[in-house]
Amino acid sequence: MSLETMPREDRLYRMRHSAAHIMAEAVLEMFPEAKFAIGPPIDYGFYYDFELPRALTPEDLPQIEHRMRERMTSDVPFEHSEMTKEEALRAFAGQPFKVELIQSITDEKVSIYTQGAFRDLCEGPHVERTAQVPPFKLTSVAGAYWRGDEKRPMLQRIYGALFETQQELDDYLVRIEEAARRDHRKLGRELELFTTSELVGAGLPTLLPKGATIRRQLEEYILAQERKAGYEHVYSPVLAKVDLYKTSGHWQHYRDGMFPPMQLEHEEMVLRPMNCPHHILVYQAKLHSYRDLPVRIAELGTMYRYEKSGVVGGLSRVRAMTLNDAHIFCRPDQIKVEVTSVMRLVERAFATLGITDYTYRLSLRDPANMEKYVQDDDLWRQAEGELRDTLESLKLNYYDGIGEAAFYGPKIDIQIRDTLGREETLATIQVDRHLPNQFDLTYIGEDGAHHRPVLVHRGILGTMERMLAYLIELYAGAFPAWLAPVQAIVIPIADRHIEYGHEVLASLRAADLRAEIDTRSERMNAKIRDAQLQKIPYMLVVGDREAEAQAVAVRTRAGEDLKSMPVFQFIDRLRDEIATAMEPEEAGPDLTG
RNA sequence: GCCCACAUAGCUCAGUUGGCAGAGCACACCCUUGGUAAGGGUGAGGUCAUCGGUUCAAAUCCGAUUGUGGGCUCCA
Repeated sequence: MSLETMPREDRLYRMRHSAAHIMAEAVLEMFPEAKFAIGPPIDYGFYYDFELPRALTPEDLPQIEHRMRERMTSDVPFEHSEMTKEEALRAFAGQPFKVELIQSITDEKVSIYTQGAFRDLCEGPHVERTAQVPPFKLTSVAGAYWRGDEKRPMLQRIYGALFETQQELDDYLVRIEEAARRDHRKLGRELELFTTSELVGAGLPTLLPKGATIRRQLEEYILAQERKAGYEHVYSPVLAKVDLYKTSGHWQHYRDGMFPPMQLEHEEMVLRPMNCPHHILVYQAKLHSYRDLPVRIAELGTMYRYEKSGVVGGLSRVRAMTLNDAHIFCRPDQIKVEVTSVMRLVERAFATLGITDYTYRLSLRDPANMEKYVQDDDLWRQAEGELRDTLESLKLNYYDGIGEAAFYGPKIDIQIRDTLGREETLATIQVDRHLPNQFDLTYIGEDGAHHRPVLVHRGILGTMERMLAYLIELYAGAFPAWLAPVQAIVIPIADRHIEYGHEVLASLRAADLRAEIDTRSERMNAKIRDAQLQKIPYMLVVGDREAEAQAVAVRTRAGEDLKSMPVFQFIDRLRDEIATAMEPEEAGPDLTG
């Protein structure tokens, strides 16, 4: 099949992969002593990993690009050939990464692609000639571990973007710039949502009043949803003796993610990395009958994780986080109904929040890394089956995430992407048959004997921090009225209208609306501009005419002029808008199946 | 934690080869009192992230630390 007639995805794959080879050739020419590793195509382009005698800087990229373009202009063919492993080992002597790859190949023959003087170990496929590689741009240099293993050498990775036409490439680069404009870290500063301080430390942002208002709205919303769904809310301490986490297994399996313990006189205390042990203690505070189950214990639980210094940033990856957490203690026959109702809660909450772009991941153990998980194959298989069953019976599209399980059990994770396309987990649902054993949890069955409950861990919104980060980017800071930190701002035209403006403000606040007034000695135009930049949903201009009529002139942040209306009418309208947004489809409370 | 880059006023950024610290916005005050995206003037504001080194002299050169960004690994 020729390049023109094959599917676009295949064509792009070949072009990106070929560009990676051409880049390797260019880099090898600049650094004859370079050791080259692998260079695959990726979503938007390609990369190649090298071990080089010196660190690359962004200034090196134009020169590499230039050399690549020369290769493309000279238009040599990509030629496929095969070698025996022995031949290949000789041909790539002096290239330790290639030698390692050749040794790991089980076939007798290995596949080779050659363009000009450059030869690479490669399965292909490629374009036919180097001139068939379309417009591209080298975008960044980065570090990457050989074979993704942090115990192996750190290589230098060069990333490139590549599309079929210059237009598509330009569009992509513009999209990246636009994404940067809605980055929650930038908007968080501009809209006064949160701040950070070197004196507090990395990964410990502080929510400013406006960011705190949004979070409070989210919290109040989800607490109400959970109450309707039969959850009971508790408060538990963020600190406990190490022994609690030895019992739960966190100390054995999750210690790297915990802050080091504090030595007290006769005991060691740690900040909790998860809330589950505390909620288990809530369950254990009394004896349970099979009639009581399921018991659903919920908390906006704050926890502390010692995230590596290189990974923290903004609100989406922090060291102190509050999870919209709950633990459901149920009989084995109730698992499917409970998991299903949690999934419904997630769908409802996400619909209310306007989140539509998410995927389901069934997070499983990594068979190559079994020491990371608690041992008990039967329990794992059972839990995996229960989660998979639920996904199948709800007819949801999902994919398996190998190695993504928690140490105590598999999960269903609800995955979103941030503005730069990086995947993150928000909601999570986990079936756990391990912790109930560790704490010897029981309920009294119909037969009067003790039985073991199953523990379902779940977070609907995920952590408040990450959800807030996601929503900032989703709405680019222009929150729907029910979430907006300031829902309406009163804009007096001249100083003599300030008094009436305060009357309007008082009415709005009395109606439980979040309103402010701009009394600066600025022109109305400037006040409107500033309100616009703050993305406040409604601007209420008050001048002589409005004061006379007990009215406000309403302008929306979209620039729409809703004309003058009585204050009470605006209040009704906004309250309606908020109520509708919080209950989008008036679905019944049919959450328990 | 690892690789690379970066750190100048609350914010966005200039600052040449080492030689007295700059602008715009925001803030305060004064003038202006206005009808849907920036009215004008004046002023205050900086231990150039921190610590150490080189130098007659460091925002500028070197090192460490802290923080920030991209990537890797890890993760809600």
